[in-house]
This record gives sequence, C-alpha cells and structure tokens, in this order.
Amino acid sequence: MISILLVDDEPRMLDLLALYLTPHQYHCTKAYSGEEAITYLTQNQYDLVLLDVMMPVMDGWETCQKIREFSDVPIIMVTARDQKNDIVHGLKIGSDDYITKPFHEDELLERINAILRRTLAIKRVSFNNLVWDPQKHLVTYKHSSITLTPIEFSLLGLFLCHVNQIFSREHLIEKVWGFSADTEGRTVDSHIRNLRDKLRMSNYPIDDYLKSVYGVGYKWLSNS
Amino acid sequence: MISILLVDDEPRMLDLLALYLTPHQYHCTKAYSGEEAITYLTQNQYDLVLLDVMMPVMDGWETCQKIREFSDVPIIMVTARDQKNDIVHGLKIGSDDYITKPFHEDELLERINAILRRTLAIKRVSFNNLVWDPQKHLVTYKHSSITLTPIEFSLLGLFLCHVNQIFSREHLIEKVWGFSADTEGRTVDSHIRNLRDKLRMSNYPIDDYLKSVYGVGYKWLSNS
DNA sequence: GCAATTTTTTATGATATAGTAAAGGGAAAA
DNA sequence: TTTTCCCTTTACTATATCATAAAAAATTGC
Repeated sequence: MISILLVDDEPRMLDLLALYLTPHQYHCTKAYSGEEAITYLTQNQYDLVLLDVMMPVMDGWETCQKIREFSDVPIIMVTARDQKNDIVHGLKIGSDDYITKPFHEDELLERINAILRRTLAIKRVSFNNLVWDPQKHLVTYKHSSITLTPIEFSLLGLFLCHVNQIFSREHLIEKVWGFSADTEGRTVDSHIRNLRDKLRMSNYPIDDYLKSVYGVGYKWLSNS
Repeated sequence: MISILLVDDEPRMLDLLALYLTPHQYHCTKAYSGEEAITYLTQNQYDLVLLDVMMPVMDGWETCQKIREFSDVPIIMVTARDQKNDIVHGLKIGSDDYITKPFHEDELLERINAILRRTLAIKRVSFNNLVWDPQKHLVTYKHSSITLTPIEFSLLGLFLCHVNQIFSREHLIEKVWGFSADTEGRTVDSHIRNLRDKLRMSNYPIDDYLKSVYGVGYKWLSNS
C-alpha cells in the first residue's frame, strides 16, 4: 500500500486531503507542522509528501529544504493561487511538483499519480561501481557515464536485476522487446556484442560478468 | 551572488551594515537617501532592500510605498526600538520584515536569510554566463539579453534547474504545458529547435549542452 | 585433433527517431 | 480591421539504431 505524509497546520485541510486520497488506496498520515513531519520522516518510510507552504514557525519551503538534507522522498508543494510564476514553483530547489489551492480532487490525484509513476519505478541498481539508473536513464562506471541505446540499456538492466539467472534468447526477447516482437534469436547476439563493446571501452571488466552459456543463452555472473 | 541595497542617511550606519554583510557573500550597494535608492532600483536588480525609517526629506515609509509601486523586491525596515505601531504600519505598506536598532549581527543575518529563503526560492539560475532570471523573466548571455517566448523560457529553466536529468517529451509537456494539455510530442521538438536557434544566434554553445537522447528525450549536459 | 555446433564478429539494408522547414490557426497588439 | 507573434502540426530530410545474413572464431564431444 502506498503511504503519503500530509503536512498542514489546518486540521480541516488535512481531513479534506485524507478524504480525497484514502478511497484511492493511499494510506495517509497527518502532520500538523514541519517539525512533526520531519520527525515522522526520520522514523518511517513514505512514498510521497504533500506539503503546505503557508505554515507558522517553519514554512513549507524551509521544511522542504530540511527534508532534502536527508531524504529524496518526492514532495508536492501546496501553494496559494495568487503566485503567478507558474512553472517557477515547480522548479523549486527540491520539490518535485506543486499544486495551487483550491484544487479539484482529480487534479490532485493526477499529480500524485504522475509523480509516483516516475519515482515508484525501479530504483538504481549497482554492481561493483557500475550503476544502472532507470529514472535518469543513465549508466555510469566509476562516475563516468556510458551512453547506451534503449535496447542495450534494457538488456543491462535485466541482467543486473537478475544476477546469476540464465536467460534464453527467447526469454530476453520477451522481456526486452515485448511479447508481440518477431525478433530472431541471433539479433540478441548483436546487441550483446554492442553492449560488451561499450562497457569494455569504458574499462569495465564486462567479460568477467556477462557470460554466454553454451547452447542455452546468457547470464550475468556474480562470484559472490 | 546575492545583492543587497542599503538605504540610510548616516554613512556610519551604511558602513556598519556593509561590514556585517560582505563577509557572508552579500554584495552591498549604498544609497544615502530614499530618492537615491529608487534610482538604483529602477536601474539594477537587487535581491533585498534594507531601509532605514528615520531619514530626512523622504522617510523610510514613504520610500517603501514608492518602491512598491513598481517592484516586489523584499524590504526589511530598520526602525528605532519598540515602535510597535510603526511595525504594523510598515507591514501594511508592503515591507516584509523589520529590525530594531541597535541590533546584533546574528539577528540581522537571520532575518535576511529568513526572507531570502521565501522570496529567493527560485532566484536566478546561471550556467557559464547564461543567466535565467524568472523574476525579470529574462535570459542573458554575457550580459546581452536573449528574447524567448514563454514556452522557450520555461523549457530552458526546467533544464537549467535539473542539469543532467533526462526528460521524456511527455515529462516536458507535463511540466511546461501542464497536465490537461493535449500537445503532441513532436511539438516539443519545434520549441527545442527555436530555443537552440536563438541561443546559437547569441553565440551560446548550446549544442554542447542541450542534447537529445535517442529514443528517450532531451537533457542539459553538464560535463562536471 | 577433428567435426559438429554455437557464439562472435562483420557488414549491410531496413526501420525508427530526431532535425528542419514551412504552413496554418488563433490571440493579442496596432 | 489588419498585422504580428507565438504555438501547433505536418511533411520531408538526416541520422541513429536495429535486424538480419553470412563469415570467422570459439566451444563441445568424440
């Protein structure tokens, strides 16, 4: 179940938000101040924070900044309508999006879903200094980036997510290309080759890991 | 660098303020009267104004009112101790905060930081001499301005605020156009092209930075 | 070591995506 | 109203990536 932290000093607003979200299978926790929110965040795991800007003592921006010092949790800011600089607020230092009140239930849900679509996806996977980041769509080895084509990227991700598992060519096609693909098994070999080339070019010891299994397929070898 | 306009008729006070602020990376400009301050404000961009109340000819309140006729720059009033009525007065007129003298260096810095946290939320963003200023809605390269349309401006800001992040066309549309937009993906390309054209025309090496990621979207490359 | 089989490499045409230019629509300004 | 500017779409060209076939190298089992 997806859990959302609601932060607002007005109990009414908190109730309203919870009323909107709970029926859609979001588990809501209420915090009445920025300080309280930070306490919750250090103790529990949340998938999203809905953060009101106008709060006494510590306002939303300040809270957002403080949260960013220790967490990457997605944050949606709730601002008043009068702020004209539309996208400017969406760009705010660490917040992922914003919504102006009063807002409709639909709009709120849409923004939440949009954020979760991106952030709830697979997280970074790393294997001895090789980092595969699907959100940034980026692969790095020892902090220098490696440019891969979409298929190469998917292939690498599949192997890293299922280390030591042997994939047949048919299985790889099914996972990377999709079910309706009419791709030949040999095609996989070419992409494997290109992937190996690029990683080798970046001094990554790819041949120690990405192995062919004679007569079966390929696998990513983990010696641990 | 953050720039602050100091306004006071006493040179000593101006020196003292500058002495406090300069070591903390604030660039200070001195104005010896309200009239002078207004002249400066019409010609340059400041992030904050420190405005003394007790001044001959045009006092702080009047100056504050005049400034508010053309600018939203944050203003901190400097008043004598315990003039509560004045404080209320000042807030009504449009000042953002006040400080009573004599004051400690710490108190001054704290109030300045508090204001800047709110108002400076999205300040200028700059990337090797390319400056994106949402408050002035202006883009400059090496101090000569580049005229962009709203969409081009938003796009540029989004990229500069999230360097190295890859945006899909859908993601860009969501951020720049908004949720309910039914814009086609290729439309983004056109605006990217226009943006590139304008920056190229201004001799900015845009092609080194704004890159397309085949099959995915666009990103602003930062080689650091 | 040798033959059968599989994998890797190489080369090339096919396809998908990005870049460019231009036309048309609509809204705001003159 | 006309004019101008900006946005969107479409059509065309250029380029990057993909798929396939065939040759070369490697692996396996005898």
